Amino acid sequence: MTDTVQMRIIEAAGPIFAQKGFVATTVREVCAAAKVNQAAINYYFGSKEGLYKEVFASTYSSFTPFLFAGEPDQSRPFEDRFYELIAQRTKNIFATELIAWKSQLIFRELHDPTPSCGEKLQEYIIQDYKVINRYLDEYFDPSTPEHIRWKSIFSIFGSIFFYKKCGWLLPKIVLEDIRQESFQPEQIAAFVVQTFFTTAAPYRKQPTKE
Amino acid sequence: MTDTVQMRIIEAAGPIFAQKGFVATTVREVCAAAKVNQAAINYYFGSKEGLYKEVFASTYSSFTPFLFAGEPDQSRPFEDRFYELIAQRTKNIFATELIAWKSQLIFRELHDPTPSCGEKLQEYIIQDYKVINRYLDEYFDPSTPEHIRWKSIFSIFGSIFFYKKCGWLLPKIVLEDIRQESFQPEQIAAFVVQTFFTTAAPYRKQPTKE
DNA sequence: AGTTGTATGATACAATCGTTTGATAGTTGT
DNA sequence: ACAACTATCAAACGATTGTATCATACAACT
Repeated sequence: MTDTVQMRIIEAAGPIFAQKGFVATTVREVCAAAKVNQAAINYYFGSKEGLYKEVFASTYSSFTPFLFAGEPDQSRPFEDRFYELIAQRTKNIFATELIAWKSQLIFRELHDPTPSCGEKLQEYIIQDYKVINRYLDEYFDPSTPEHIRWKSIFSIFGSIFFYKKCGWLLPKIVLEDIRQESFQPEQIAAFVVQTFFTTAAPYRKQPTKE
Repeated sequence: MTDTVQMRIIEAAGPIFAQKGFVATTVREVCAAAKVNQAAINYYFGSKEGLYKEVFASTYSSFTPFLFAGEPDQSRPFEDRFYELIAQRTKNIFATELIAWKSQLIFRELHDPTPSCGEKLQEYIIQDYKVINRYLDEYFDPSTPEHIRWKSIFSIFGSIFFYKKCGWLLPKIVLEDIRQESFQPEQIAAFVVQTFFTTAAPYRKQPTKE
């Protein structure tokens, strides 16, 4: 079951689609990488686009679990829990291991949506962001304007996404040692979360006990 | 001079490259839009890639003036001046008029650099960011750690870039009227600049007189 | 007037794309 | 044992790509 031809094709296609995009990827290249015949893609997936849809679906579903699900552990400070969640996400996004191409593929679709998968991605993202927004009910005072809440959230993800997509020009901007020392995923997460709490402080639910 | 064939081709190619990307754009389409013969591109620019280089260069040079150049007007608060600069940039990036495709093309190259123009863009951006960084010497205390300065800057542009590239899924996340009311370029700029100053306050040069 | 150089035109080219074909094994069911 | 079905293969298909060719039209200069 784990080594069917379909699986071989999907696994071979993922990184290629991620690196080159849908248009620039050729079925011949994918078939060569998967070591299957040229006709296999059309045989199993109907078309190149059909393959792409399956690749994207399987990639997304295996990448971003809904980290915000489940009952929050109220015994620990909200700030700590929130940081951990964001740090986990950041590490996922910046993963350099075998799954690096996954976030690459998702970001590609996010920045340049395809007719095939744009809507599906939109559904996922919307659901995801609504969960995050609801999660923050624990922090924000009910009187907080909607747009403040959203902008605060977008500040976090905007920054993280920036490092992800524009990180390639960081080496020429920030000195090597500073980058090595202060621009690891955990520290980026720490900074954006701290920024979040600093900005959002006036809208906090229970005033700080000072 | 303004209506040479080269110019007609470049002006026709710009929006098409911006919308579809280099690979998906066909020379036939560009020639049809410019109302020139198919051979014109190779005749004047050598190749499709040669055309793209010229398009990108002319686009970038006409898009982002170095807003931070010139002597700062010390008579007004730094905060106000900085906001105006960022707001101006934001409005440029979100321009919906005839130049909308320009930022689209640049962002495309920024997120998915081409062998042809990636390096050139990198040079521009680096120069640009160094100017911004130096501009902030007026605000930051000299003891401020480098990485704090950079992360603060990246927070601003990360957020703005986020709205630019992921704005297409905003309508489904944020209610229409809130979006119309609070997510205009000026307000986005205001929020990110305020976030910047809130976070950077501890590193301010002359302590606030309170 | 005649030559030279440049600009534009229709068309052809080789390469590559996604997809289809038809043949050939291999497996399953009866 | 034979029929029916599935999977895989090499090869070819038509369409489209970027680019090259060659003829012609026009301008400039001698």
